[in-house]
Amino acid sequence: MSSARTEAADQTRARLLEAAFAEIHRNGFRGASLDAILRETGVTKGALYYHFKSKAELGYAVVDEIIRPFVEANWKPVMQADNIIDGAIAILHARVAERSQIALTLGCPFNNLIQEMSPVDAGFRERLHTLLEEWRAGVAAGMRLGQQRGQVRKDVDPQETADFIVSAIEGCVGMAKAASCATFYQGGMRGLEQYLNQLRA
Amino acid sequence: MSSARTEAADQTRARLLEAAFAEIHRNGFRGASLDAILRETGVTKGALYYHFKSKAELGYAVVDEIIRPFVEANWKPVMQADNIIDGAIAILHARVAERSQIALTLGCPFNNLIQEMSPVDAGFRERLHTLLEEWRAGVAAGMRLGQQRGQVRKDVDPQETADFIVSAIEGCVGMAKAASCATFYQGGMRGLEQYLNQLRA
DNA sequence: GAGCATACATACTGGTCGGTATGTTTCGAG
DNA sequence: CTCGAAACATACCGACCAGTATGTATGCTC
Repeated sequence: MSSARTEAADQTRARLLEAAFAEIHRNGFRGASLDAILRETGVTKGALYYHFKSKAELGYAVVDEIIRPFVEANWKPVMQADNIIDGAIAILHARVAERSQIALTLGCPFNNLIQEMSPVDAGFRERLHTLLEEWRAGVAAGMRLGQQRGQVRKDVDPQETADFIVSAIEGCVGMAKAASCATFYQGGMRGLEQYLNQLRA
Repeated sequence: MSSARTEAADQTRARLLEAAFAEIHRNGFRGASLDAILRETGVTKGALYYHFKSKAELGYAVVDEIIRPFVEANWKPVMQADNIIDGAIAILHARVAERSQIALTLGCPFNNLIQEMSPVDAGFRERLHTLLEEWRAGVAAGMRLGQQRGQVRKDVDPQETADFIVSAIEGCVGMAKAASCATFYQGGMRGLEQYLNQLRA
């Protein structure tokens, strides 16, 4: 199954994916240059088109294999927390702390792709839509769990609240790209924290 | 001052701006084709480059002369309301009601440009940043006014809350682009409404 | 009504893009 | 040891793009 041949091939594929992700993060999908990716990786065009049959397929693979785990890592851990609200706020703090200047100006790769590609490409739209649905369903499930445990107010609608939270998070990251400094981002995130606290039972 | 000549010139300039705005809204700035704009308007390339010295200058003019009034129209009226929270919620309802399917999939022109151009072009970044600063300053001023009038809780931070509200609005519109239907957008907006109500004194 | 700047119109360029056609190497199976 | 397919490598193509060089019509000024 796994020979020296296939291992090397898998590695070039992985390097292409990683470089494509970075290039797309910097320039958007349509602005991403295959030639730049090849320059970055030292891979040739023949190799790229052996692994991916088109630029779109490369982009889809980036969504499936890089962005999906990235998004899931940002909300699935919350479900493990003893108190849902505490868990959510902890993730928030972690995201604010770790977010570097460059990550702040480049924004969230998931949000970037939604804004750029959802209106113009069905393949992207479907994948990103699925990813978003899982996220908001996950948060909604967390809200219901919190209500069962008596940690969250019973009078809030779980789905509606989940939609709002997800939107607010991506909104904060997005607006931070316009404000070059982090104060706007941090302000929005503190506002979100205050909102989350107000959801407690 | 205003002759038949200059009037006609002003009109072609206005037509170019309007078509450029639509093309940018559909395809983003970098995806926008000058040739497509010329085809749409029937204007020739010579005329375009007479009125705008580059594609970037055309884009800046779209921001200054079309997007700026568009953004301001969405928050300045709130300041006139007797009750700030009521005014904000009224605008929210209006936006949800008027938002067509196409406007929903294409998203907010302001947010689109921030996401696409802020990281890569200083001219756009400065203009969009200024616009965002005015918006969030306006909302913060509204919050303070509400507090003075006894309509808004005194324990909330006006600036922080303003940042959160602005982010949440743009976040809702942005996420709606991924979900093809309006339910996500409406859910997020209802969550925002619930948040605004909870700010009342 | 001569002259001239304004307001266009046309044709073209260099460069980049995604994509392809056609080699060439290399490893592993038989 | 062979041979064949997997895994690349190279060279090239047509399309599109922003931008420019150059030409021209028009209407206001003097």
